[in-house]
Amino acid sequence: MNQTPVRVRIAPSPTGYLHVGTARTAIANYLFARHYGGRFLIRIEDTDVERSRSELIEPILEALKWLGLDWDEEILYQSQRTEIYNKYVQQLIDTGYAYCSYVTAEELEAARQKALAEKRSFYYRENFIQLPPEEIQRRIDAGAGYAVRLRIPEGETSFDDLVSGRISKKNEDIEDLIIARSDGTPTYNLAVVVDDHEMGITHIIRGNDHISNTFKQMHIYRALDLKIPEFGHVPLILRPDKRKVSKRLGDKDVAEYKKEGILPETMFNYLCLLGWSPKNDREIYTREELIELFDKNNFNSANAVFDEEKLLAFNHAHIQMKSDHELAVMVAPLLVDAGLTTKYWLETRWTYLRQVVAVLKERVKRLSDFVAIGGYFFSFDYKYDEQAAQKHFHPEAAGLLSELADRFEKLETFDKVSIEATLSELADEKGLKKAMLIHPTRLAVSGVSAGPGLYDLLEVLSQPVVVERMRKAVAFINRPG
RNA sequence: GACCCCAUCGUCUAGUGGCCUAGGACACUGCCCUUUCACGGCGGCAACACGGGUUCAACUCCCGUUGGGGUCACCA
Repeated sequence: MNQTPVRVRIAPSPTGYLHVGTARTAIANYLFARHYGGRFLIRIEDTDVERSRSELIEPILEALKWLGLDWDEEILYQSQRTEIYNKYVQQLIDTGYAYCSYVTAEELEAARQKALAEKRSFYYRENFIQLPPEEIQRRIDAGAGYAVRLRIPEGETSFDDLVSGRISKKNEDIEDLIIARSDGTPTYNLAVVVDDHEMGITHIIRGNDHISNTFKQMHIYRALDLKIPEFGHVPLILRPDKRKVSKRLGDKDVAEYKKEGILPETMFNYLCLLGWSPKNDREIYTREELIELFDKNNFNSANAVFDEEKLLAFNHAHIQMKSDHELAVMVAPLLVDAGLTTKYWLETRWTYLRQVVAVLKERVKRLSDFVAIGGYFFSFDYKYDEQAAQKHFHPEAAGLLSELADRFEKLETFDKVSIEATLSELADEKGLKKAMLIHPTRLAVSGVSAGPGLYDLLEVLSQPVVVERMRKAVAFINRPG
């Protein structure tokens, strides 16, 4: 069997943030490495001086860390390896697999346009554009550089893809690709092959938008006489409009999901199940379970649409799996950021926060929902929901609230049992349904008509707060005008 | 347009020739639970793109059509 230890990598280019497409590829590689006891590496593809921005590297790494994708060895930066690439390029020229071309980018573009207009395909071949010897000399004298192209032989190229099986292409449909630009810098395809070889990569797991690159890269491997790794082209993640996710189309930064209150476990779980399946009916898994379950043969071949609605459902499930304490740790800074409380205040009321989280968690889809629906646990400064107030804050309600507040105030122990007993007693005395007391009370203490069970809600809020808020509501109902 | 990949409910998927009257999840929806909102439970709606083969038997295999996606840079 295969004795070589697995080595895989994710190779982001710092031309933007980390979007879900790259994140999914990263997860696939990570799972591959962790399941098969291999190594997961990172390489930064910053050979494009024009578009690469070093300040974008850190956010990308941060996003990977957030997802829990810890890497194993030092990160490789392509921008620091130009000399190495040049050595390989020179080797290809020396061995006759590559040739130099003085044709300019403009001339190529013109030829390409012409071919397009005439509805011909355009695959560049040596001497496709003939330059007279004296013109070449003139360009050399003028100090022009040359681009280096790989000569594609006749025949057919094919490989066995981990996902799609055997994929083939006629060599006449592969052009003599440029491996070094006229300014001497290497291009993507050359650098990738060289690095994957030098890093000892055994399996290249990437999006299926790279299939056409794979054919080109195979020719570089062969010309360099290097061992060709295994390829797995995983399905792409599509937007709801079926286009592939991309930064240019404004697709979200993974960090944005973090801001919106998505747990990293959720993102990891959801992204993993997009284009890959454990082949059963279960969907919610922890990271560890997915590592255990991972199977390189279970990739799907069809592209998958990213559904935020379902992501939210996954997030709800993962939030339920967290302990109240864990959730409290995550929610605390959000409350502070929202200006609902202070770090200091929370420090002395950790139990309270935990109780709040406990009664709220099952109705929360995002971490940020704790803030959105539970503000009243931390601030008296809320308005009564207008519709609910019209319905429940009628004149009789004022009397009932006042009476109930008085009785609450006299309770020696204020817990859900005594609260319910007190409320039921009053309802019985007045010959009213409990709902007649419950709704106004809920509105009085929270400002809204939806939330945790009333008895839990009141117990968590505590006796003095409840009484004060109820009396405030009475004053509100009886306000003049 | 050329080349490559792909094709089961709206979406994510299970299904590897008979277990399929096609299963699960999200969304939508009915009922139950219930003080509200959720949660939960029980139901419902909803798919094998089409046409040819192969076979006793095709969602499953082959071919074609159609459709979708991707790639066609001195970007990565």
